[in-house]
Amino acid sequence: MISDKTIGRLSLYRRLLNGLEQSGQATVFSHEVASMAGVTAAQVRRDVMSIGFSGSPAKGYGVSELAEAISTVLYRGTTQTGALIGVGNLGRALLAYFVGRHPKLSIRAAFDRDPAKTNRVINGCRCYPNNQLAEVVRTEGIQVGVITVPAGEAQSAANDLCQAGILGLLNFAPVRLWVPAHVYVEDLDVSQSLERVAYFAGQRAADKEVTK
Amino acid sequence: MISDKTIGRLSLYRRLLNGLEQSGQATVFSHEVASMAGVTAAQVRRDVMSIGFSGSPAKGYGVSELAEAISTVLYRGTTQTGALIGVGNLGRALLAYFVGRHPKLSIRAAFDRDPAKTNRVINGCRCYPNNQLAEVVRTEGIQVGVITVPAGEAQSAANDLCQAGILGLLNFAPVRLWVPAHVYVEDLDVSQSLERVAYFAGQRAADKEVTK
DNA sequence: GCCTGTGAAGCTATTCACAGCT
DNA sequence: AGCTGTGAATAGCTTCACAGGC
Repeated sequence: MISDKTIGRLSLYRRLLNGLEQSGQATVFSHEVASMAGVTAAQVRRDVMSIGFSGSPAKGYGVSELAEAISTVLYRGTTQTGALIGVGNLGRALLAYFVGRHPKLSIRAAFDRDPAKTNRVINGCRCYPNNQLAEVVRTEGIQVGVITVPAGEAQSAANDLCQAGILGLLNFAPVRLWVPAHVYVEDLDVSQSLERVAYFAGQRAADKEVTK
Repeated sequence: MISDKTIGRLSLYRRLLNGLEQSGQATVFSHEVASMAGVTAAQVRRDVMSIGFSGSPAKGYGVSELAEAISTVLYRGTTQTGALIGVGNLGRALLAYFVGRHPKLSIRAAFDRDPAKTNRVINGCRCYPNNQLAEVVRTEGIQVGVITVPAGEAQSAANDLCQAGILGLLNFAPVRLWVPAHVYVEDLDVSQSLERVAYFAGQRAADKEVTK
């Protein structure tokens, strides 16, 4: 019912609101959030509307109330749990970034097929060998998988995770994953983003030449 | 003229075509590319049309010809150069991922303000102190910046890069950057993606409960 | 028969614009 | 006066569907 784009923006708003909360601001107008998030005020109001939250024309939105309302939608009152597979450079970077930082979204386990990396704690996260995946996913009740293995192993990692009962995947490998229809997949393709930036940067450079 | 979404897909098609080339396949139909890329065949044909390339109804598209045509659009015949700022976990992961891998898109320099990380080669990339940024960007003719510093330093890093004359930014920090209008910015917000996956995974789980 | 190229239709997402409130 | 909430309009993107070709 709520679109993926809206969910993404709500996640961003929530982080921004947490910042405002920290700084002691009690209420906020749609155009203030909009400017921080880089979207229009109308967009913010629509997104807020989509979760059934209301502000007041006089005061705007209550900062903590709105943050709380977004949290309720995003996490449904429970803490979501995740696992990461592939403890290479990127995997470790993500563990360092996430572990312990997010109260409602916790990476509970990491997996790797390299025995040198398993059975110890890396960046605050317990690391298991791949063959314990199904068991750990079940006992920890993990719903989300983060795939940071090389491209050639990604499909097999996805298979294992889906088999284990995972319902959502965040995939950093530059390959299309084939998964059961009930599993949600989001691809985060860094090469693609970088190539896009290079293209539009080059375009700007070409425009400059022309305008000269 | 070509939309950012189309550019992203073209980048993906090019990688897929390179794979086919490797395996010796000479021609390919739109529906084959579509299935590999996870889009519709009509979408592929539109995207190909947007760069003015043509296939034949009998044989489909020439694999290397199409790959070449996409490269020409994306890189304009020159090699695009980039610099990365922030040699932490994530920065190193990206250096390991990109350096030397991509013939037309080369990360030429990394920057960090920590003296322990500078004036040496990290994952194949020369690492300079921040105060040499302007000079190196100029001498290497760098057009694209990749920001992997902590959120609090991102705006200042962006300022330095824009000042130095960069035209495109790939930003991993979860903050909105304010840059001159002629600079293209793409944000890659990992938290946002993960929260989105968690949301839709949770949704699927809830659906299951209901259908039970 | 099965493909490409493409006008036209259909969808989705965003923005406009204004009524209603304080 | 300046805000929110929202129907209506717009813009942008994707898919349909079919003419034309081998």
